[in-house]
Amino acid sequence: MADNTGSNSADIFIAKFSSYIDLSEQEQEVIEALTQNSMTVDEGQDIILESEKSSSAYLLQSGWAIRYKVVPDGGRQIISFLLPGDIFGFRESLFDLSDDSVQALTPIIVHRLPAEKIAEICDSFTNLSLALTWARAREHAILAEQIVRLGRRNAYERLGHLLLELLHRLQLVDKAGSSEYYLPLTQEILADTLGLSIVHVNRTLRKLRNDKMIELDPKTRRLRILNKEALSERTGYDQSFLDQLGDPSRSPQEAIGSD
Amino acid sequence: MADNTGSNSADIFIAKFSSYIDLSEQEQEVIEALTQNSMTVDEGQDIILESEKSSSAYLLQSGWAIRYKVVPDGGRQIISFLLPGDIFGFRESLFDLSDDSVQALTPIIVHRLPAEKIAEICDSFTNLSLALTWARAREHAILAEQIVRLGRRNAYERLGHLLLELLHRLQLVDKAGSSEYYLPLTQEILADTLGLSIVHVNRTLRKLRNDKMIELDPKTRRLRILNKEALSERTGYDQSFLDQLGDPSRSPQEAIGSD
DNA sequence: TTCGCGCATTTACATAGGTTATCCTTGATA
DNA sequence: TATCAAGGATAACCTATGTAAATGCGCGAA
Repeated sequence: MADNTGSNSADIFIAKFSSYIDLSEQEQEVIEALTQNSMTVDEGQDIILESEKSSSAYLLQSGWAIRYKVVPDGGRQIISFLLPGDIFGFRESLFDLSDDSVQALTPIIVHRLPAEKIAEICDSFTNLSLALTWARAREHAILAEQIVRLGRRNAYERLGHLLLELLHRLQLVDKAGSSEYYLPLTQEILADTLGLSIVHVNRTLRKLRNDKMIELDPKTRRLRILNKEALSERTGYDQSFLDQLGDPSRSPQEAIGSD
Repeated sequence: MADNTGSNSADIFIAKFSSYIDLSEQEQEVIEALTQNSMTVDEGQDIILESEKSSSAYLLQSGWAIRYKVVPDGGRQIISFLLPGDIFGFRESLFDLSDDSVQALTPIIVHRLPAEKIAEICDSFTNLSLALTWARAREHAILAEQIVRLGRRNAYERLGHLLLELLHRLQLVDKAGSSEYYLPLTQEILADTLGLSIVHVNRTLRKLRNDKMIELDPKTRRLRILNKEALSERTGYDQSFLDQLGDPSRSPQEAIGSD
């Protein structure tokens, strides 16, 4: 299974961490070892069920997933999207407070990390431990952004803002063009993410299209953002928010050593 | 400054961590050492400014604070409340991605932890490092809950749900009676937290009062929840969500060793 | 004592967004 | 080829929540 051709499944994680943290040879090898055995999960399958304690964390190799909660009246709120290169479940693996579920939106490939393994690695490799901390901080920033979106923006801004964030995050892992990407989300999922009704998401998408902000082909699920500048301006999207979250153009030294 | 009378400023933190993690004598002493020099911050003062990099974390000894963001149009969204016993700023202290600000709502007392100190402690004391991880996980759960509140609940549910969460969190640090606590929040702050207008918060509070769900004396700022059961039911509040976040009644062994 | 300011309260009115229902397209399945 | 289900699009109507404006109350400053 292992290969040394220079492109293997560990690359995405190494690249992501390296944008902020200098990993030693040895640490990179650890990551490679961890990503040797992968499992696939089908679209629509739950990986972590609410209340079911999982004792593993997962590295998401490819595909999209959501973290969500169900509310008593049957509604669903999507907390965040998990994209290639993201890690999830380590919180739950340490404490039994997984109160949200994770579900694959597309077929996905993940690498499973047993809890003991994580603890072991954190003990032995400072930078990997730091990388984990960094991933958590990143996640926190994304959640905070989602709170602002829901609390202080209208439907148009929410949608535009989310689409920009996704573009940005996908670009960081090389899964998007300069203004275009594959968006495997139904309007229902957008609604459950943005706290809107399906109908209103539809209305709002139409408005975005009419305003020449986006093009979205429902067949191919290809989204193109026609005017990033205007859309960012219109939706209050702050480029710098995600730049901090691991822009590959920053040198690790600069990032770590600052202050 | 140190005292051994059995009640000192470290107690609140030790008690909080101990509900989930067994701290050694030595580790408790470290916490005590950390909480020896405190600083006070006045009501309305910012502790961490957006974009200003702070290289310290803080332990909140007493008083209330908010974590918030401002949106381009001048609005403010409160991300979360910081209550006695909470830790904040360690994320920002490690990476320069403090994109939200922290402000004291009441006069507060905090203990400052320089970044190096944190790193040093995490290296040397496994359980303290674990405690920190746990605090982060807790915070994450609270943010997720806030997202659900904003995304999938109406004004009445949002308010009731938040008031229950605050009761619950305050009880964990012994700052609330069985159904009553000091709530130093103006309606404007509630509005900025819940993504509502001030007027609507006012309307909704009235409704809660009329329904005999709460009593709130604007003079003393004393809030009493008259019927926890009914309010939890009505607002979809899940008792278990915060029970997991450090209920002192759980034995640490049970919590840690499970699985 | 009075002024002024922050905060709570209320009313009248405006609108963003929810609900319900129908129809269309497409693609999988029999 | 017919059927069915999922997702998208639209229209008519309804309501929760926002906006604007005015009023009152308490409290600290002069």
